[in-house]
Amino acid sequence: MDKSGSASPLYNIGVVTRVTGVPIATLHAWERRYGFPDAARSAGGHRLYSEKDIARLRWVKSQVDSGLTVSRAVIAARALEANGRLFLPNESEASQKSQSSRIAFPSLRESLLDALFHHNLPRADQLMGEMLAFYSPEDLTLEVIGPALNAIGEAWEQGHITIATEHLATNYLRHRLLMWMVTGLTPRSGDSIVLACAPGELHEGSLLMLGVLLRRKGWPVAYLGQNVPFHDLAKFIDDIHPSAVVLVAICEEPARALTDWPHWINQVGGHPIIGFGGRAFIVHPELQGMVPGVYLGTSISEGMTNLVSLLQRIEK
Amino acid sequence: MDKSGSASPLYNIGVVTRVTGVPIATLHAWERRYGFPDAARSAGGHRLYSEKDIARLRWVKSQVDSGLTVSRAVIAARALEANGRLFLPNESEASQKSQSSRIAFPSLRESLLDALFHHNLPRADQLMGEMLAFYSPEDLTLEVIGPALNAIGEAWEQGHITIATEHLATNYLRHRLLMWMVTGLTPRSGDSIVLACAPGELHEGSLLMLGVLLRRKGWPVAYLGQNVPFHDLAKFIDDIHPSAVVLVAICEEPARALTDWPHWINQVGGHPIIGFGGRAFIVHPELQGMVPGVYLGTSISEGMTNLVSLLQRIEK
DNA sequence: CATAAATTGTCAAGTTATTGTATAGATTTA
DNA sequence: TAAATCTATACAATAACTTGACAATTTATG
Repeated sequence: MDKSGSASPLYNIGVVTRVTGVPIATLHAWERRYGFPDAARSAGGHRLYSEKDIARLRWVKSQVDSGLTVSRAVIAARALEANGRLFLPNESEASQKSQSSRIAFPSLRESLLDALFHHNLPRADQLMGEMLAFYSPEDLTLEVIGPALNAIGEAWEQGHITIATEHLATNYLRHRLLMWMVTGLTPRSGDSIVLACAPGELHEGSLLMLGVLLRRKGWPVAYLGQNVPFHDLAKFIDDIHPSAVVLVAICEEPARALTDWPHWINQVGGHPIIGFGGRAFIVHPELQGMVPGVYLGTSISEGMTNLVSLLQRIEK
Repeated sequence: MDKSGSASPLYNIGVVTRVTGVPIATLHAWERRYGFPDAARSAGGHRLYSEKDIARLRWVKSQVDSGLTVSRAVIAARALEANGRLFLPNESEASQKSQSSRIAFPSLRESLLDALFHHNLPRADQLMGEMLAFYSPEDLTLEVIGPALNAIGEAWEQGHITIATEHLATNYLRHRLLMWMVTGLTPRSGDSIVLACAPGELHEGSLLMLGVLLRRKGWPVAYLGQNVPFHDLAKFIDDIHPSAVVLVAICEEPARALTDWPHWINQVGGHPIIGFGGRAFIVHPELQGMVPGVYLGTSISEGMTNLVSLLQRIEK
């Protein structure tokens, strides 16, 4: 595979247009006008982009798509980078095979899990870098991190890994998710969406993923995390008047506890949308009918679209 | 200094209309008539608004929407600002003063806590952005986030805030910490440092801060988080051969459990440094002598320097 | 109460800034 | 050799700027 031994990860401009959606002529112009992303050159003068360059481009393009000027987006990217506040993949040794085709999600997921289960964090970093060069955080959240978190849980339940390994892997993935949740400014002002686990529920992985997706779409999110008692939740809702509240239960007990929410929350002002979901309602579908409010569906992306369409209907 | 904070003029007028809902012509008129918000200009004369300008605009617009005239709202904003009651001074104003007149840590901490306790996340974001413009993540971790996490815990114990508010604030700060742990430079290669809470210990705040500090100094960290049983920890250590293991206990029970670690870990290979610390050993100093291994001290920065000097002695 | 004055949002015209894209001919890569 | 990429220049399409005007509304005044 690796013919010359010194394979630094460099992609030609054709790959980069396909992957980022930025036309070749525009890439030329950006480099001419802003010196961005200042790709390396081959012996014959052709541009060679690294994964870091691709990640930079993705970030700048996302800013431009949301209205920023190219020149300012480039300046912002440089400032954030100098500050260490913009996540960029490390330079890694990608083989030239990636030039022709994107790597498929399932194989990426497998490689990542393999690295984490063998406690090989540098390898995991490298894989994350490669993935970020080709896919958006949204895609990675849904297609790689979500399934990987599930697989980790299963591997532990079946005794394939110890709890220490489970902790390491779960924390690793959670850290990446959180990073994506925190970056960027909230473009929308207005009431937030409250995200909380059911009382007694300690699994917050899927709630976190929903948080990432909502944040990235520009919704203001108030993230409460695991095990939120109704009494306090009610007070909180009364305080900040959210547009929606999402309650998640993975285990059966917390899901049953959810049936009781109107007793606490119904009388608060503002009357937000109350939605719920989580694995408990897939394993025990009869619970769906027992909990008042809107059932958000069986997957995170489904929940996301349902929630967003409800919110948009209200806005009008 | 660094221009990436909220004071850096970054946003073109198109973004600002979309985000604030104030039409372009109105923005022009406000600047012409009231000199507000006096945005910076690009080389070509286009207006460039900072995040603070956007915040100013949002505030004024909210006042106008609730009946005030524009001119009065602008005057009010300026008055509040001069009092330091609405916005912090922006970078250009601040840098005109001497370096010594940076905003003091305690006041920043108070403002941040105030914003979080009032569920004002945009305000918290703004504060964090401004702090990052002046201080490094290391300083903020030790001087702002650490004390803030303690204060949050205390406020809850004394019934000043509900558990929902505690969750919101804790998660908010944890997310920032986690972000800093992931970003930044590549860790140097070599054996990692394992960070774990004692068995049964659920408070991971201080462990996380230690992780941030180590990681940002370039040490490779394997973060295991809360409640790690010795049995699994031993297997894990045997697997990855860390250079050091740090065990943290906040509560008394987990701290007592720590006395037992040699029974599990002594026979594993590599013989890493085993260090321990946490609030339990400050409240009950007699426990320090009962736990084998190196006591890392009474503060996070102390623990950090102790650990690093131990590791550097070994490296030679 | 009626009228004058001030305040405020919006529009139009003409100009400039910023950015995307097309073309042409030379060179590199596979 | 054919396809891909390079540089350089030109041009078109938005986006934004300034200035001046004007109508709707609010506020002050006789």
